[in-house]
Amino acid sequence: MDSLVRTRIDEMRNALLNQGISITRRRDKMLQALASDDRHPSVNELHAEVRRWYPSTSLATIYNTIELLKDAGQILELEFSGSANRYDGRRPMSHPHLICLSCESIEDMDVEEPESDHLDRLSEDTGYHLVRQRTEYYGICPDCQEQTAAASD
Amino acid sequence: MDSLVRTRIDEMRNALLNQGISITRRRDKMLQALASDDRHPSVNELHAEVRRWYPSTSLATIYNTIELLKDAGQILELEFSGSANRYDGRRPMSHPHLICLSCESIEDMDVEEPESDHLDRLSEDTGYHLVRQRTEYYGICPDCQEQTAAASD
DNA sequence: GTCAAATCTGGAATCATTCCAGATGTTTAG
DNA sequence: CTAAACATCTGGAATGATTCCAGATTTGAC
Repeated sequence: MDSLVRTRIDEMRNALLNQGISITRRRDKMLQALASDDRHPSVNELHAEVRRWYPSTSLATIYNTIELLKDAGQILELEFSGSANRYDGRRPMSHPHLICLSCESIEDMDVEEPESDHLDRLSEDTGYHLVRQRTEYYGICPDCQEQTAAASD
Repeated sequence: MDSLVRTRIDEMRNALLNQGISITRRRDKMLQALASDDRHPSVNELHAEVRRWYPSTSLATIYNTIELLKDAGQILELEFSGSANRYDGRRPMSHPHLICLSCESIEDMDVEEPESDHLDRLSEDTGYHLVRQRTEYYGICPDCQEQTAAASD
């Protein structure tokens, strides 16, 4: 297993432990799934993954663990009204995403880290006490563009 | 009525007419509500407003009209999974918003217009064919900060 | 006025998420 | 080891926004 993944799992484990939350087997599997899957899985996908190991796992447990991770600041939730939320457990700090309107894939966007005081400066400017941001770009991903091109041959 | 509001209503009307969609009385009220309300109303709020004039209006009509406006590129939809979507009919092009986590108010953020080729350049960089973006900042608005301060006196 | 097309209504269906009561599993104190 | 106390988990019901649909109403062309 990728050592970055391992490091990330440890971060999540420790963050939960620090809040007095124990790492059960299901929770552990879920952390593994979140740390290793960069496709920004939905609750259903996480459920399916954890079920491979513990088939009796209920959906409620997945929602539950998501809640714990959110409280611990260890997961980024991408909300959508029409379809299920998607989760980023690999990089829990706000960062921009590329979202394909056709296949609904979500990719992290590589950008230089924002200055760490970015939100602080904006808070000054706006009078808000800002705590996080959300930036997403919507379009058609390269794969889907190819498929469209191929289909029209 | 503010002349900017009037102009905006005309823009929306014309955009719909250009698509062969007629402006019924309910639709017209809804355009007025969208153009004059800068609080980013939800479907329920729009419904309530239109009902003041046409009490028999059903929710489905509001959803319907939203769909027409989206297709015509005349409304910005801000999606949330936990609560109802919110709409910006005053500035239909992507622009950043300030969202209060406490009172759920949404404000337009004043920023210099992005260069018009911003999405084009990002499309080049990423290989996506990008069509829109979403930028939101979450925090506590000045009003809610005051209330918290007052409550703790 | 008549007819055809567009619009609208009200209620049912869908689906993600939340809630809850009871069952199961884990830990602690003795 | 055992029992009580507590945390976790399950399965199903409740919720709420949105979509769907069939039938009723309205509109526009003639």
